[in-house]
Amino acid sequence: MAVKRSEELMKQLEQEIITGKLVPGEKLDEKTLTERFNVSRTPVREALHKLGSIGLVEILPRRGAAVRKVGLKELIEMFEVMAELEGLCGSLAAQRMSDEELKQLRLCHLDAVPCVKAGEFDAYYDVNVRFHECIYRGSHNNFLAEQTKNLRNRVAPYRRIQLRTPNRLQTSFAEHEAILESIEKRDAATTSELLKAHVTVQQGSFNNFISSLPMDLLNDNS
Amino acid sequence: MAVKRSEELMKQLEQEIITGKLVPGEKLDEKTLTERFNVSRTPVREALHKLGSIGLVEILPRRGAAVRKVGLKELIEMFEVMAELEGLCGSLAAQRMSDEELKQLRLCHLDAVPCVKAGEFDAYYDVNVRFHECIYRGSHNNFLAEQTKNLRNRVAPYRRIQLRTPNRLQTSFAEHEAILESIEKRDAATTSELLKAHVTVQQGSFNNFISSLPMDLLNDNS
DNA sequence: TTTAATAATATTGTATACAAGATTTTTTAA
DNA sequence: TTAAAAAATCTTGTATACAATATTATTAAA
Repeated sequence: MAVKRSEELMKQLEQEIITGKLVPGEKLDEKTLTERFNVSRTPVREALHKLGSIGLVEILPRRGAAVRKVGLKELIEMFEVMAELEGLCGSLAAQRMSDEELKQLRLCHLDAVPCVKAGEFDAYYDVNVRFHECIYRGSHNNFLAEQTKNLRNRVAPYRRIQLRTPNRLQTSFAEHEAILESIEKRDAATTSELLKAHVTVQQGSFNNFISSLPMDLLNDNS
Repeated sequence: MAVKRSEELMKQLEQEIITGKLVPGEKLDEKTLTERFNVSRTPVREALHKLGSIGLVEILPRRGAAVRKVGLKELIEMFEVMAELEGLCGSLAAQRMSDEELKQLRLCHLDAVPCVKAGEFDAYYDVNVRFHECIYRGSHNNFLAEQTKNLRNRVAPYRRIQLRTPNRLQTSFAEHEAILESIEKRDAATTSELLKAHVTVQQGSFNNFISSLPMDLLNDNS
């Protein structure tokens, strides 16, 4: 028992929520989880409460836990914040990334080429995450990097769908190219703007994203 | 037992950390807390873990919990993010606040006058918090408002000291006046810049803040 | 048959018990 | 007297037991 059971459990559940194996709204009752993971209720509860305060799980007092359903209003709000944080990451990365880090970023970008060519959505999704996390780290602000990653994870259950819309792969890849170039030019302001637009809410593509969301993943109060 | 004991406890401890009654580094062992609040270890642990994932408490596996000590590097990083979020709040508030909300904000600003005149640091601190939270709400982005408030709380244990430096009260008040005016003018860009500067790290006053921090509140690894 | 009230069941919140890993104290040897 | 090893103590992590609240099922009345 070197590592805590509750910690393992929490990571496992977190991953399943982020990747969409557990869908928003799905009930997470303690009994089922104790049986599934062969542990007592104590570590299960600990894990659920932790996920609760991260915002991935909703805890209804005396009524159990469920994968958090985010309302449309809140989802838009989250993207608004996300855009700003990604923009800041980009701005700082343009100013602070080392040449070595820049090389890594370009390599990562190149990894996406075969996925785009073959139209492999899931593979591209993963490369995309790596590309962005590279920029987060490039900000040389670890706290910012963590915050941005957390927020990205929180919207992840709703985002995976976004890339599946036609042409979105090509568009995303082209935007990455532009972002990469502006970082290489050390142009902080442009990088920030490009990243905001890349993530953002104002773009026409966001409306497509909104309308493509399955209604049952969303909370009603919005 | 209408409301959960663990919830009460968590709020109480959170407040004591934010207000500085519990100082960074202070050990929070379960036994002491169970005796103090007359509850069993279960709700105590739940509260501590929740505070852990908010970032106010550090949980060392099998070695107990303590009020989180933030390193100097991390503190600067947090202010960097804080400035950006406050700036975004301001920008959105300038665009979205209703006339009624604006009136509230000005009233709040006026509440600070007697505190500044009398040099009442603690009273000003509270009005200051209200002023900023008014702007958070004015962004009409509830998620952003919460995130910003959380971050403000996280740095709060280190911030209360900041206002005690000479002239800081007057300077802060004057900056608030400028911020208020630019919101009234609906000038989003200026409001954002003013707020960033108000919070920020780049200003000369921040260096004074840094040097005035008691070393024992800070983590060593920085 | 439908609805309302009550009883039975299930699930969550808290307390306590036990197990395993840290910490401290004591003992022993250099 | 100091340092290292071993034992005792303390603290945390997990399991289980009990209490309180929700949910579901059953029964009775309209």
